[in-house]
Amino acid sequence: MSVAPDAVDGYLAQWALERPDLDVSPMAIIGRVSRLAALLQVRLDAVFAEYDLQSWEFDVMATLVRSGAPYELTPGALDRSMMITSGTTTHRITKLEQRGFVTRRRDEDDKRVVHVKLTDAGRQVFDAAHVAHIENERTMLEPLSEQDRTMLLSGLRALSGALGDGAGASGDTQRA
Amino acid sequence: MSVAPDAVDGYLAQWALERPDLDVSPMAIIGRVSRLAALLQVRLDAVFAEYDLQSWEFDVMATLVRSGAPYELTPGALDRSMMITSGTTTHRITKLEQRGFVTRRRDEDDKRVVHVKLTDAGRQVFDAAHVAHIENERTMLEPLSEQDRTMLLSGLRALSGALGDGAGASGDTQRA
DNA sequence: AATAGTTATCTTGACATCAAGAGATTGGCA
DNA sequence: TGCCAATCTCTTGATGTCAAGATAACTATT
Repeated sequence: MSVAPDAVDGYLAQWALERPDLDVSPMAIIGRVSRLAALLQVRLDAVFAEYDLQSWEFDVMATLVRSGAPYELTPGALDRSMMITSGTTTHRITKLEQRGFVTRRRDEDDKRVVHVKLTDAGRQVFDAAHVAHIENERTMLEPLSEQDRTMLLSGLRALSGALGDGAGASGDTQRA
Repeated sequence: MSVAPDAVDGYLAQWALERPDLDVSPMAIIGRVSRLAALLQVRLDAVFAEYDLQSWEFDVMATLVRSGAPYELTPGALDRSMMITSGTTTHRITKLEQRGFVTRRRDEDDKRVVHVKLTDAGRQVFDAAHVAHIENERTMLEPLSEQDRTMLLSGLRALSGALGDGAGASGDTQRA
């Protein structure tokens, strides 16, 4: 390959010296996915910060918008969609409520249930951040050739399949 | 494609309905990387737990072992290698020291410097977990065809390059 | 109706992490 | 030599997260 070695190549080389008896090649894929996710997160956070948002705040609002009008979900639905525990959801909603980006409303019929709704203010902030976020993602992928993207996408989908991440699977975690 | 849709395909479909004016296609790659990293982490943690280890504990010990004999680094070197702040490093070392997996030793010549060294007990636990960890990774990738792996690897390396993650770049984060 | 089990949300306590800065030591330069 | 800037580690306070369980409300069965 003519490609420049990256950080993971460095780790592989170190392991080859220290434990030549072990085949650490799976790390070339799995280690890179983890590492790239961390590197990507830093870049994504930088744009969210321009809109005074934490990535988890963007995540919650994105989940509400994705759900379609009236941009309203229960805490339980947010739990499942974002792969977080209920305690975390409560905390997130409370914080966003304090900032005026969502409202809480108790259900009339089933008083256990709460409805979390994106406010107009929340929607405005989100939409602005969303456009910048997508542009940010587009820019990060710009150096990749069409072939790179196709291969990467195929590979990632195959890995999704290998891990059993079906369309019905719960969990979000990715940003928008 | 004949591949089954995954969770990210679901999000893309939702966005296509809600905001057909936006091109959210970069999410197909970037969102998947983030999501896959989270899913992988869950699987990796499960094996670490069998050895009563947190993934950050495994990370620290892996960094020490990778560095070669005498399996000793300074907190600063650990900071840089693991992409964490110095406060976090202090905390990690203290915890591992309490468990008897590493020792702290002040440098004789430069009294600001500390040397963190893996103990024999730490090495034993790490080696056992390491073997299981690699086997775990291997199993996760087993469903992928040779072509899938090649494409995925090429794509990931291309993305590494796009993000400027050179071999000299600091930061670790990936597990072993 | 009364009760037991289920569901939905929230609370509590512990913990890993970060940002910012404090404390200690070293090295260079006047 | 004496002092200032740089370096290295650690401390502090805040935050987001989870696991476990508490609380309240609903449902089904008797």
